[in-house]
Amino acid sequence: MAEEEKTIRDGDIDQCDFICVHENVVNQVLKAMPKEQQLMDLADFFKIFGDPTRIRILYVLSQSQMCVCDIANLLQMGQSAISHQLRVLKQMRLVKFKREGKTVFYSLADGHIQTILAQGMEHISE
Amino acid sequence: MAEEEKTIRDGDIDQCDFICVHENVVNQVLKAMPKEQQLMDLADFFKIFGDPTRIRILYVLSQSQMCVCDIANLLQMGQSAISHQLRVLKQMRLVKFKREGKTVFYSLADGHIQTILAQGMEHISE
DNA sequence: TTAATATGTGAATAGCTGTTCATATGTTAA
DNA sequence: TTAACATATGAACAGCTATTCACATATTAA
Repeated sequence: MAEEEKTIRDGDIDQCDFICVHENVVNQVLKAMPKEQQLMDLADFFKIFGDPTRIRILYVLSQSQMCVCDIANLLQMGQSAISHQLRVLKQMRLVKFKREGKTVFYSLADGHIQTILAQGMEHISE
Repeated sequence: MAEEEKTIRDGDIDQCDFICVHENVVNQVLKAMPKEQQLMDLADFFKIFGDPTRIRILYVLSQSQMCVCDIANLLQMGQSAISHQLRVLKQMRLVKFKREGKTVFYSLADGHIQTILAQGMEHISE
C-alpha cells in the first residue's frame, strides 16, 4: 500500500531527503567532530569580533589602556553604547579593567587577542 | 545668559560629554588607527565565524570535501539552509566548489581558515 | 523528450542584537 | 551631607539574520 511506502523515509520530509549521501565520508567525519557545545562556544567567541564597534574597541585598547570616555570620544559614539559593549567584552574575558577613582581603565585581557586580530587582518588583505 | 552656556557644548548632548578625555592618549591612538573601511571588512570577516551553522560547515569541510547533501545530513539540517550558508561562505571566499555531474563538492578555500579555527579553539580551551 | 535527482534562490518570518534613553550606582571634592 | 563627575544598566526599539517554504535551475538517465 501507499501507507507502507510513506513510512520508509518518515521523519526526513522537512529536511534534505538524504538520497545522495556518501556514507563512508559522512561517518568518518562524524567521528572526528568536536562536541556540539565546543562549536557553539567557538561561534560565540568569534561573534564578538563580528561587530564593528567591538572590533574598534579592541583595536583601540591594543594600543593603550583607556577609560570609557576616551573610547567614546575616539569612536564618536555614546558612552552608554561603549559601556554596553565593554560589558560583553568583559564577560567574554577579552578585556580587563581597573578602577582609579571615578575612572575605570580598560585594557586587553591578554596578547592572544592581538594575534587573532592580526591573523584576520592578514586574511582580508588579499 | 543661560542661552550662552548651553551653546558651549552644543552637539555633544546625545553623546558622552567628553569632560574626562585624556587628550594625549586619544590623539596618539587616533593616528595609529586603521582605516574605517578596513575595520568594517575585518568585522564582516569574523562575523562569518560567529554562527554555529557556518562554523560547523567549516569544520566539516576541514576534514573532507563534501557535497551539500552530505553536509545537511551530517548537521541534521535542511538542504536549503546549508545552501544559503554556503553561498555566504562562497561570497567571502572561505570555500570553493567543483561540480561533478549533479553533485557539487565544496571544500575550504585555503589552509588559512583552519589556522584561524584552531587559534579560536585554543583560546576557548582555558 | 520526460522523470528523477541535486542544488540554488527569492520571499516571508521569527528571533537576535546594537543603540538610545532614562536612570541608577559609585566616587570624589567641597 | 550635597553636588558633580564617570560609569553601569534595564527597557524599548529598529535593523539585521538564519531558517523555512515554495519553486527555479541544472544535470543525468531512460
